[in-house]
Amino acid sequence: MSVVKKPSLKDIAAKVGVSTALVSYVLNNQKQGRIGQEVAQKIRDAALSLNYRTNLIARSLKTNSTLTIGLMVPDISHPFFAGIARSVEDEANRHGYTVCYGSTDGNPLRSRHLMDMLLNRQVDGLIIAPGEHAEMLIKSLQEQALPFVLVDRYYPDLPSNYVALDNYKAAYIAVQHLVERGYKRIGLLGYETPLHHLNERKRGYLTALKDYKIAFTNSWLKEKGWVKEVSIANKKIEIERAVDELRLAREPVDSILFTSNRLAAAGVKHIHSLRLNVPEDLALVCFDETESLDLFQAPLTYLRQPLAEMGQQATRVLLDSIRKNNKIIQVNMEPELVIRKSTLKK
Amino acid sequence: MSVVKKPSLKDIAAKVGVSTALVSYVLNNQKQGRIGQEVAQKIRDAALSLNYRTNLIARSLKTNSTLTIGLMVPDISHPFFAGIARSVEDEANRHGYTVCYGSTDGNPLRSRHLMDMLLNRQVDGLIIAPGEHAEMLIKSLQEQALPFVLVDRYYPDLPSNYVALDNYKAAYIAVQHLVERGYKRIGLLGYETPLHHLNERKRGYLTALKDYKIAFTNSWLKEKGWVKEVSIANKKIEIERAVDELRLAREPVDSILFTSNRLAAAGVKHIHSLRLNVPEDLALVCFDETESLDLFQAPLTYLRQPLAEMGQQATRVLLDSIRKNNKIIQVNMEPELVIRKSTLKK
DNA sequence: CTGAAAGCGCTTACAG
DNA sequence: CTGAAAGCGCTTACAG
Repeated sequence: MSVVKKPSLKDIAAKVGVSTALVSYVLNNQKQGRIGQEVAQKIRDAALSLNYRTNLIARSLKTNSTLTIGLMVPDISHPFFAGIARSVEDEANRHGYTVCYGSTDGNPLRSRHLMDMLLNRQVDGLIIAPGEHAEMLIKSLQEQALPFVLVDRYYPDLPSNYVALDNYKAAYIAVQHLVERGYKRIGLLGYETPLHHLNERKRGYLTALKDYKIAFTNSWLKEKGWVKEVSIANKKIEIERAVDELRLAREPVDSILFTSNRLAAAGVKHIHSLRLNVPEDLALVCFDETESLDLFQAPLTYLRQPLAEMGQQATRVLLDSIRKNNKIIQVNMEPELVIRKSTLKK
Repeated sequence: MSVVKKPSLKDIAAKVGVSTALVSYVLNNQKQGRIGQEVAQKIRDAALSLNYRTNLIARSLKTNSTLTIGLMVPDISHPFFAGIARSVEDEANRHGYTVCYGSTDGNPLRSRHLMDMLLNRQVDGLIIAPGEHAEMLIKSLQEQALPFVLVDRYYPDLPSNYVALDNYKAAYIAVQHLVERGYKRIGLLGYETPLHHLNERKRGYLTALKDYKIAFTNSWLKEKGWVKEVSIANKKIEIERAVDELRLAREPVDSILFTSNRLAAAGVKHIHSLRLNVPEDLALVCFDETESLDLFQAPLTYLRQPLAEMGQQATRVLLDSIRKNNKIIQVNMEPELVIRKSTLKK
């Protein structure tokens, strides 16, 4: 198979007998009307017959824009980020952009490498779901004045574009809902972490308890044993133990808010094996839909994150930013409480 | 914020007082030892202090290689393809490649657009999970001599690189396993489709039945009502009806092989609501792990597809092909039967 | 209406 | 050991 050189503007120009400039204008529909009909047609025909394909690399070098955006997530194979990836792709395509992705595992070194790679490739902007300790990376982006938007997570001390769930509100309305349904001893199973978006969930929980006159201080709760926090890299056994402790506290909880679906998945399986009745013995609410619990006797009430909208919004904010919209845009998405059997009225 | 022009080789050269050629050699570690130590160091220092970043777009234009590969899948948000995406990424990174993805929804037009985009961007190669009617696309790639590898699916009439599960074997060992466990009336719930990889599953099923002297012909099976096929874009109700028909056939089946986890998910939920006992009333096997069935009374025996290995292999085959390894490589992955409660001995 | 020419930021054969 | 120069394939101000 002889590999023929790819046809270029020059080849078309030669074939038709015009300059490459003219070919470029015609193929890009520029200077419409100011170019002879016949030549234009000839050029188009030649392009077609040569099977011409614009070399976007060459164009990028000249125009200083690649129409490419980079997507950095902890793990593209995680359903949450895979969902984001899809909606980012769709919105990007709609505007002629392509997206390159990379997974960081929340690891600062991997993140740095990935970002370097993407910037060397001259992406026009970045959509990032940052892990812990990514502040330095974000700062360096700001110094380079490279357009970017954070998604799902952000750093409150680093003003930047972001699109994230209003996690505070989400947890707040979850507690509110439990209270309205008659639950009074509401436990929290969450993470011990510096990640702001997760701590917002705790803050929402605490504030709601306070507003509803259930509890007033963190330490008061600790004493009661209603707040359990495991490490992000937890083992299943830790979660099970936490559930047990919530149940066996001085004043046992009558309901639990899980701050992630991973926690809920492990927790519910444990509750299932203990043959507890949900919601009679224990009401449950969690963040995100949890497919693995589809067949649980009492489908879980959960806080839905509008994945598709988040990806779309993030992409729009980024494209705006690329087009030199200099204001910082911060979008706090509304959570939606999907009420199911696990929080039936007491 | 004044946007400063990005530093180029020229800027470094000017600062140090040498030619851009020399800067290029030093930064790329070429001509090692033939370059003065002091100049080399000066150049590196200058690059650092200017915060230099190689413009890969310019390099690509010159070297005619972008170190980028394109990944085309039906839907990046589907767990199967998200998993592939992750392992492709990891293997690609290991070799200095970046990956751009796109979802086709199995739609020929979208596929064509996506491929055009990726080729215009001069990707060095393509990893494709093709949908129905993608033969034309594949052919055009071959004509252009663009390196590519199919993953998960392939066209038997179009010899090309591919990495896929040995679907024939997978279905075969599933039936074998059921027979060994004492099941004799084995039903199939599959798809009505031209997709070769899905039909291979049916072929494996049929051949196994024949080898084990259970059935000899397709029409014989049809008569018995042991083979049910629904359309790919099926409704839940179709699947439920198919399950009912298998159960109420002239000779009711004592076991079912689902050829996908989507079918299994809907089927099992139906079986669950019918309060049938698994495996006593009905043994079940399906393709792929099905998270949503985690809490089902009898966890399903399933055929595991080695996702990570498939993505990795596909990437290796592609990189080989990019490096002008001209032979066609076809990898048929071994399925693994994960035995769980749903096929306990009769 | 059309063309000659510069230039984007690199790499690399060639010359010295 | 180092540099001058061509060229990758485009776009686009400028001139006519």
